[in-house]
Amino acid sequence: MTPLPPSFYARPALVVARELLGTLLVVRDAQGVRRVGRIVETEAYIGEHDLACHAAKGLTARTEVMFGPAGRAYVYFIYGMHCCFNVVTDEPGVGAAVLIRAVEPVEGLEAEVRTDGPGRLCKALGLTLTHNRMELETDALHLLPGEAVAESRVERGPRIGVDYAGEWAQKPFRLWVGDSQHVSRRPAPRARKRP
DNA sequence: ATCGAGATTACA
DNA sequence: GTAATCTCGATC
Repeated sequence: MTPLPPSFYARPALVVARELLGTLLVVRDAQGVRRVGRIVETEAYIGEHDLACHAAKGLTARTEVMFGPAGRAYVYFIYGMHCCFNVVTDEPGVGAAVLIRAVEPVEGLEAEVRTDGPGRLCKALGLTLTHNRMELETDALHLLPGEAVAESRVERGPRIGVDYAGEWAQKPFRLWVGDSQHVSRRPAPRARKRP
């Protein structure tokens, strides 16, 4: 199977976030153990003007990779204990990326480990800061095409944890597979009609 | 050199 | 509801 090429990632983050649903994230560790998850939840961070995007801080040591060529990993450490994994999108000069928020276990994962949530999936797959800036076409780290996810299964809503971003917090840039059991959060359930 | 905040998670 | 815990980036 051929890894997704740089041209796949060199499109607007919202497009990539949609197309990533259903694809396979493949990580091989130093011992040669392969771990694979199917992506079921993503969030698009579309550029410097997007106040929820780390690139809104401008070009810094941390955000530099987001402004570089598409098809590389952007991994950051947060809250003193978790890593979050993103893929860089768009043309060089555009600080955009897609956060992977949840995968379904496919290979190499113990039955009890959870892969829903950006921190949990990094822990489960062994993704760390050492993967930051890596190209996504290596044996150690790449994505593979999966079964296409029909539009009828795609749901959208506001991104998680970005309330500080004003109007940008409301935009429906979070995408997930509606019938997946491995999505990190669901919209507040609608109140049932009174019996 | 120091300080505040954070694209989260686990547990009371 | 809140503690845990480290990196980055801004400020002094």
